[in-house]
Amino acid sequence: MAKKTIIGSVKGTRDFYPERMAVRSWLYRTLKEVAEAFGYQEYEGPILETLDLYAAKSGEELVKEQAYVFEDRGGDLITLRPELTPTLARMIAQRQKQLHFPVRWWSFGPFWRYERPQKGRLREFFQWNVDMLGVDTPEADAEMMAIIAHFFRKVGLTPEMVQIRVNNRRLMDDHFQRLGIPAEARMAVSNWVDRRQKMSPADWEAYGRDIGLDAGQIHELVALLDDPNLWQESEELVRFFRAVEALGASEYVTYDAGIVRGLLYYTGTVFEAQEMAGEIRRAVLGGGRYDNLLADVGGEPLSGIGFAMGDVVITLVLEKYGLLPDRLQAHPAQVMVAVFAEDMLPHSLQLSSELRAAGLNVLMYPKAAKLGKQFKYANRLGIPVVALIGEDEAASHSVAVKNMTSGEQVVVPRAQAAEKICQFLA
RNA sequence: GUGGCUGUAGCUCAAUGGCAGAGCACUUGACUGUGGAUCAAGGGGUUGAGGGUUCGAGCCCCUUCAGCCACCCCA
Repeated sequence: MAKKTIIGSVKGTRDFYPERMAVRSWLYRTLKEVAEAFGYQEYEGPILETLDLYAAKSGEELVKEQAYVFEDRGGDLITLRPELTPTLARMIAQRQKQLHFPVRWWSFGPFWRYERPQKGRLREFFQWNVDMLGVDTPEADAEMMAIIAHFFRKVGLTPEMVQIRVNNRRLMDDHFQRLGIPAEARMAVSNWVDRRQKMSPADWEAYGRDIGLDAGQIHELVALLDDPNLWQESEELVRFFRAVEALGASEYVTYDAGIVRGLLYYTGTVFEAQEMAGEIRRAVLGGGRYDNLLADVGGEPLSGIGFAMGDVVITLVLEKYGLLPDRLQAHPAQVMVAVFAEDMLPHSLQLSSELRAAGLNVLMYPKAAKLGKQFKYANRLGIPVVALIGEDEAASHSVAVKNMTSGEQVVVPRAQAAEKICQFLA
């Protein structure tokens, strides 16, 4: 170990070295293309928000135990944003009178939650958010499926690898009411539904009785959860699936009465995407319809639908299937100008400038050194062409240009150097 | 917040309680105008940190920190 201890990074954060940054940038470019293909505009909010913004609606667990909360110098409680939707709601509410609805916006930025890091979960992560506000039709909900399907296809994820599971909270609430489950117990029941796959049947039933369900209610709820055609009772879901079909996204979407989602503010459609082999147990993305959020942050009532996808899990899934593109690590420099000797430095500086003026990405070796060392440097960095002005070239006003891929080297008049380099790059 | 596993060279990893090593990487040279291949030499370590047991600790014990994994929960 080094004698000096390097100061560590904050737990659960990542250092994006160039090779990792290349992956993040690729993901960003891909998301941008997908969102823009559907006419969505990019936006961003502040990283810091007041605790109040989340206190009402995001859910107790999220705010009390998972949010980064601290007091600023003025004594206000500040939160590192754990999600974007409340910020979006505020931004919309502030300009509600001047925006043209429906609004279609997307974003990709950092979020924090204070948890123990593990596979697929960190304390700082990036999230793609896509939302449409001002329409409350099932067809709008279906557009989210189309966006997600478009993204999956673009990165090579097939319906055999990932599926979006969809449910509707109104449908579930109607049944909860029919079964005599009081409104205040529905949150507990939703949590219970959510845990079904994670517990043994016996434990799960016992847990159900603990939250006040009787045997008859449990029996009926199990029948509901196992009914793949339950969606047909819901006019909303029937229209939703019809639209999903028309949008060509059906193969990625399935109905699942067990999907409830943890966030309090969802009121209608809810969904999450999962990796089908089950090796990556976390949701790839999740979202739903929120009818009351705008009013809750002080705006006029306005319905919205949206989803969020974290970079950590999607990267794991893409890695698993070998779908992260190669060649992401290509060095930006197309040509390196070597420095023959101390007194040749002006030639190298001028040549670099000339080549840049010709539109090339040029990296100059910053000082005179043994040529072997300089060529080795270019080779290690993967720079495809090296240009050099030695004494002979200086005398004849020419440039030696070497193709590092083929090994071919030619001497050309200085005015033709850029052209020759472009030939090598082609 | 609870539990398990792992910390040795830049990286991947060895080393019955008995001289801290290998491969790759790096530097230099063979090759005084040229990378990759080969050969040779070289630099690099408070074995995560602190304490304890022992004639002797990388190894055993305690504490602590970090990373990973699972639980909890999931935006």
